[in-house]
Amino acid sequence: MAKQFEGTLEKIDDYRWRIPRDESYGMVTEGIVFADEELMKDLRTDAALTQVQNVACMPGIVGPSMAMPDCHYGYGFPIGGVAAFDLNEGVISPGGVGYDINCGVRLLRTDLEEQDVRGKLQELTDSLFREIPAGVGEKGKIQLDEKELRRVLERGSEWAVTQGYGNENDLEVTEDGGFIEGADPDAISDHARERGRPQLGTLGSGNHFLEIQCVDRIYDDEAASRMGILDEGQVTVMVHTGSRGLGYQVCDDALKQLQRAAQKYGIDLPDRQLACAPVDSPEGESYFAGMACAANYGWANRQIITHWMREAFERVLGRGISQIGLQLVYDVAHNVAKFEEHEVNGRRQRLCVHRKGATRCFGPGREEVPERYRDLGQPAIIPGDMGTASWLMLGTDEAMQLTFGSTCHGAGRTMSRTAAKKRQHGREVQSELEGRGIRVRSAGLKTLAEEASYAYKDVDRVIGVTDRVGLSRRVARMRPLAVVKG
DNA sequence: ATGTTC
Repeated sequence: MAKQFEGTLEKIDDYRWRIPRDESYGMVTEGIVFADEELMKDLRTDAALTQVQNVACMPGIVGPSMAMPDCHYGYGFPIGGVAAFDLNEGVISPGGVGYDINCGVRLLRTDLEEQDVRGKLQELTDSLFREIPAGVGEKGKIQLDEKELRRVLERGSEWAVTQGYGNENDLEVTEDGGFIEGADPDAISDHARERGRPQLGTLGSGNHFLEIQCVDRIYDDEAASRMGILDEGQVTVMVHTGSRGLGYQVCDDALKQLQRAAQKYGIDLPDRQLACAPVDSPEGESYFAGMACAANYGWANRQIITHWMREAFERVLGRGISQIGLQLVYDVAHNVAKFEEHEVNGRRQRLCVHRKGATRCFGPGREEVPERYRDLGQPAIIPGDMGTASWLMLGTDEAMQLTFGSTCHGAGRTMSRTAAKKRQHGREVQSELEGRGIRVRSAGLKTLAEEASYAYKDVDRVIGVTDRVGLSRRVARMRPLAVVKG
């Protein structure tokens, strides 16, 4: 477990801080933290800075160990961490991805205005809550046999669309087309697959949610309209969930395996939680193949949930989907490791980029960005905490230079779940939200207390830092009308 | 995040 930060922290400018390379600590590179003074106040007493420093000790890291402005303490790596590794000398690490592999967000736009749904909000929320199972350990409506599950793990969203859950457009505007190549169902344990079989199409718990929102403010009319965001008051829908018990199990299994592998390869690290193996080792390759399975499961999960959301809207509003227009704007992961090409010291290099609580936001022109958006840059969807705003952003050239094309992933916790629960009961949190006109349905009051707004940093401030540093630029801000929680 | 301390 990482301790309170005792290293040196230098202020570079209003939004950037450096942890200089300290060879006596074992650092092989520097750490860079993106934050303003206010966000740094919380971070100074957070062991997350030690974790930034620890990641800077990992073999084969290319560029700095980085922390986004929503950074906070996590398992081994900080949440909000970005680290890239050389494919020959570098490592791959489950702690750099997190337990919820391919936790991610998707944004859908509609042809509805706030007044079209105001009177139906309770009914819509109830319907979503009924149709999409939510809560820890919750099982879904789909029972997959082993063979079908393997197809899910190999093809992600593409499998879901083939089964009738969604359409071609959904795949076009999902990061990586909804699945990563290289997934091998035999690379994960029987137990992981068993956990995955009954859970496809479930929301889960924690910070996962479904939200009915409306556009609060548009910052770039042209970019917004290209993404189907046409005016303020327009209704949008957001899905935030991941790979459920399967991803958790893949991570847990891999941590044990890679702890042994780290010893075997003589990798000496300041924290056991940084368990890793060389990218090109059998253990490293096996983790990637398993992680890719969980990533694909996460995409299929969000895709199936999207299908049921469309059905719920149709039923409650009594109109066909063509009159509702629930089209996917984009879907992006914020917990994943990927092989990508970047410019390093003036030449192209393939790297293994770990993003944990960080969102890929490639700049304009990259082939990974869907053709439709390629000249704009990669959309990044940043959910706020419960009851506050969420953001639609775009990737930038600056992000390519500074963060291997990465930005923040949300508000970021500032209070532990335990501390949050002590402050208020879930009932109070719920009644405050309802008092502000936000409908709430939750599988558990405990989760509501853990996820209360006061337990998070200010998402608008976090977004402000990314915008001013140039890690991503503002397109639109959405505010919640109704939320469904696990 | 997680059938939440296998």
